[in-house]
Amino acid sequence: VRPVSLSKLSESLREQGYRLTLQREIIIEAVEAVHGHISVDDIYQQVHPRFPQVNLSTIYRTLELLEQAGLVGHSHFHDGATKWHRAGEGHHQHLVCERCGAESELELSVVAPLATEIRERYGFAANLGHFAITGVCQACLKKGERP
Amino acid sequence: VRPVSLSKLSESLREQGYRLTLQREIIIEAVEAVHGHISVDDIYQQVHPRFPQVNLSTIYRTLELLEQAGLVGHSHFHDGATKWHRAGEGHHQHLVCERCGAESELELSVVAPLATEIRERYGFAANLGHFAITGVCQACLKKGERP
DNA sequence: TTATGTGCAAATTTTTTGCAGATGG
DNA sequence: CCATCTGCAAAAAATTTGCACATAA
Repeated sequence: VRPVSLSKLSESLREQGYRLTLQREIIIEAVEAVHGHISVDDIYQQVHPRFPQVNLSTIYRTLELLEQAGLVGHSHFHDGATKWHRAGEGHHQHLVCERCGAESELELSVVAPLATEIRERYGFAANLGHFAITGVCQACLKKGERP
Repeated sequence: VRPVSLSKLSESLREQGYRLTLQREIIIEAVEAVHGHISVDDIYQQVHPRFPQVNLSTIYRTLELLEQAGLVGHSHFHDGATKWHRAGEGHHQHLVCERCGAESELELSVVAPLATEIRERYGFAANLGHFAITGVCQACLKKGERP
């Protein structure tokens, strides 16, 4: 059951000359639906009920393609897990708690000065968005005060 | 052939009640020797000639132990590779080029303000050192100007 | 002596790949 | 039609684990 109007990402895929398959649409939908980051396996779990024959390989291949097309990006979390997210303008950084796993958003304006500084000092174009910032959240810090 | 004076890391291990084995010393040496980050496999390659029977499992287990003891830490690189480095005071952040792999050091003072900002705004204790900062280095940026 | 650590081989987990058949444009 | 995609099954790469033997203290 194909949606009447394609998402912006899907349109963009086609504009770039890639074929628009049902699998790709479904995977794009899954990535668009998350508020934050999603793993390959999460996508698989989410997609499987609706489209049982969708294959893990296809998810890997599709994400790689979407990344090339500039539509999604991936990051590595504290434990090394690879997670995917929408790319582009609105891409916000995330703070992820190492202890409880809670994700919260970080305004880009907070990170931007560091990128600028690194650019000025070292001529290095830092890709700060590539990693979620890990650490310990407020709640867990409090719990930890008296261990 | 055991060195006459043990490294600080080795001493610290023993102080914490862990046993000091030849394997652990060798692995510690390998981590101390690098200026930057080192992968499990790099360690293996480096250690193997001198101590052929040293096992990969032991390296994994030792690094985990050393991390618990607060003597080393690990980071995830752009491609997801896990790399290890000395922990502690002098721990400097690294800039790693996504294109050519070049590593350069980043003064902690450059990063510190971001950690402070995140702490103040969100009460979140960011572990910024956990990841190498990836991006594109000056040399590669120049090459890329006319692709 | 004995709790701890190691080697080895096998199991897991995650990701990649070759290929024959399916399908979008 | 036919270049591109996909499913499948198998391979590769990275990491973990169980267990018998070795060893630091």
